[in-house]
Amino acid sequence: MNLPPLVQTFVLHFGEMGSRWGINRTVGQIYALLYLSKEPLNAEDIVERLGVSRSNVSMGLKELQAWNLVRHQHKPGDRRDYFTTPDDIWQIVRTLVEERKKREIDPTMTLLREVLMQEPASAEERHAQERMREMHDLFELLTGWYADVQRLDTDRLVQLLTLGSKVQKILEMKDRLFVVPGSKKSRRDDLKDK
Amino acid sequence: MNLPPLVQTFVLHFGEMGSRWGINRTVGQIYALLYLSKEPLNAEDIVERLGVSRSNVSMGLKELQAWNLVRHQHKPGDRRDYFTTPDDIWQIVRTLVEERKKREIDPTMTLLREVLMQEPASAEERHAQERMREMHDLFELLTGWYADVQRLDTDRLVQLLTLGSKVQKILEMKDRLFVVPGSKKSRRDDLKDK
DNA sequence: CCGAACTTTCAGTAACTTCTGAAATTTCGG
DNA sequence: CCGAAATTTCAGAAGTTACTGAAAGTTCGG
Repeated sequence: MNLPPLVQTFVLHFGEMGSRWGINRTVGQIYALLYLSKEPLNAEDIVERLGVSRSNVSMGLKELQAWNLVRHQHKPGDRRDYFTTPDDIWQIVRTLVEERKKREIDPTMTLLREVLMQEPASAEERHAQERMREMHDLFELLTGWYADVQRLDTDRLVQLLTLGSKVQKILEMKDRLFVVPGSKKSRRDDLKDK
Repeated sequence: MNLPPLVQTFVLHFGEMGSRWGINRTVGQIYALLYLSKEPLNAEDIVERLGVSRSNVSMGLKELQAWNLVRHQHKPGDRRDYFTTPDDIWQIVRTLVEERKKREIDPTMTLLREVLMQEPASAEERHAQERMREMHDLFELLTGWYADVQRLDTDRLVQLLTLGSKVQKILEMKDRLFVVPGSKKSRRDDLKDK
């Protein structure tokens, strides 16, 4: 491995972190390297800096492309492929969340919906279904929230995150100031239901 | 494997999902089984239902305990250990987020802080440090938000998530209605700075 | 449309993880 | 404080994933 010390520390750390993630060490290292690099790198650059085989880099880049985590670039008069990460780190976050949702949440939601359609054949199955419904509803709430904030531009998103739970204060204020009579199911309606 | 069909489907799915996560198949299956089960289960119950070895279950439970994902229980007049997941799914979410933060974010933050203290020895290192600073600031923002909402009780958290980006509307309203003159750094101050 | 430059694929092997049965250890009722 | 019940540890077998070098495939300037 042939890297400046600061870069190497980070690259090694990300390699190890990768393993906690279902991403392998080399893929983690390639990504870290690209993330830190000012200039786009080609496969051979990566081979030299990380000291792994050419084919390993090829596989790793393929995987990163499957995750939409790297951009392809072409330099004029150079046939090699160059790779970068987006300059905007928020773009990276968005992609990561999107892809993880696609691979982990969506298939689970599909399965939950299927299983929730079936008739439980025993008390045990009935209880299991109830638990699955809780998970289903949880995921629905979370993905709904995600779909919502995902559309915000970065400034507003940062603003929202910076506020954190202080939003709560504003909510309470709103609750006290306005009662929206036509709303489908307000908290006040909840109380009436009991 | 000796389970009602609905339960089996879910357990198998979670086993596979586990692998995408750095958690192994058996651990995923044990967790899924405990999650769905009304009654606490002991190790031998799990062995029978999943059809894996006793020692494998012992290891798996140990790992789940390290993640704080299962509760130990004792039945009077029975020396065996019984295990459950919390009834409240939000408690499970909180634990998961907490533990992942502890294992993935915190060590990375430590490393980033260390590396950001050092003097860059080249233009390359200077740029790399800048990128690391971006990541550091991003993580700081996210963990700050997390620390904030994590303190909310479940009802309020659900309320907040249900609102999603509609909060934005309220924010804009607030911005228009109130100008807080003594605030450290409002958006209006930002504009003046330029 | 040749051939050099570059990339991808792939079979085999190395490295690592998971899983098991057996043995060691702990726990606790009697 | 013995011994049966329960749990944990552990060494090695089985299974899986990562990695390599060699070969096949692709691209494109001349």
